[in-house]
Amino acid sequence: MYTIGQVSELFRLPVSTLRYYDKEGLFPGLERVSGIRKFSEKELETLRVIECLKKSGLEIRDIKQFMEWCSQGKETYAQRRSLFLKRKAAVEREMEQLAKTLDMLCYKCWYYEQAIKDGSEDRIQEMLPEEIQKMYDHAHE
Amino acid sequence: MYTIGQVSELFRLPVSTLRYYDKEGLFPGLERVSGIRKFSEKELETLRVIECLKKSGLEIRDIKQFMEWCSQGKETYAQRRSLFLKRKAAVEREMEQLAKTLDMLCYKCWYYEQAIKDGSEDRIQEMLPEEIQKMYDHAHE
DNA sequence: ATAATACTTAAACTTAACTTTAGGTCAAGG
DNA sequence: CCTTGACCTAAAGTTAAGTTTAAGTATTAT
Repeated sequence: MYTIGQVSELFRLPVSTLRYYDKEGLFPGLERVSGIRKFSEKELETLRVIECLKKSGLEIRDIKQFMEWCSQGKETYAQRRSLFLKRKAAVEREMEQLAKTLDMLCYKCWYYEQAIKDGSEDRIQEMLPEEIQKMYDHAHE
Repeated sequence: MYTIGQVSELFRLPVSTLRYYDKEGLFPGLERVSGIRKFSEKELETLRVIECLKKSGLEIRDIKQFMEWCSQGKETYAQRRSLFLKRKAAVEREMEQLAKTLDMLCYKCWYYEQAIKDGSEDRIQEMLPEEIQKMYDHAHE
């Protein structure tokens, strides 16, 4: 059993954030002893899931929905699986987006490298290697 | 030359967003003809850079700073290059984070797949394949 | 005993990035 | 002439995800 302060250290999250998550219903059935929250291993796994779903781009209210499904038992296995499949697809899309962003950034790094070497941007278009052009193009597909 | 409405269609951005960007100083030197904004190819490339830097996690005020550097000419090539190198590193870190998130999501997909097949979560720990365990572990490194 | 520390709450505040609203100008078409 | 549609502004409103504040309780250390 952990106090809110211990969980805060373990996850490097402000205590206020943990209280906010609790207030938003993200820890259904969280135990309390004379008003004080007691986090168990179950809540730590919940917190791992919260962080995962947040990074996948899910909003707090939808994470709450998921936690409600968890409280409802076996009936909701399919919904929960479906949610994770959707988040997986969303993260895959996001990674593709980021790969394009990365290509644009690489292009711009090359661009300023050249500008510094050359002392000016004027002749950059003329000496654009195919490989760099491809990065710029990929970034805007 | 493009009107704000045409740029809005080209980039699928609300007109209000383009006005907001302009108000925030993201189009320094944007031309106006009797009050009406005229976007040229230069502004379209600026917009591509804005979208790129935004996706890299940069805030509007820092994008504005970059645009100011662009207005200052050759003196700021090194700062601009340095910014793109930093954003590149940030996006690479973000992609590593997302790869871990993806592993957690894959683990959860497997988990609920099993729970559905088995009709219960009770025996899942016992039949966790090494490959799936690795995903969960990687997600929390 | 008293002071520090860790916990509690409700409610107000913050921030970023827009979005909406309310009012106005201007050119073209019926 | 007058309505429609695209443009303009300033200012207020929105939203999410916390954070801060102000007040209080409870346990522990000196």
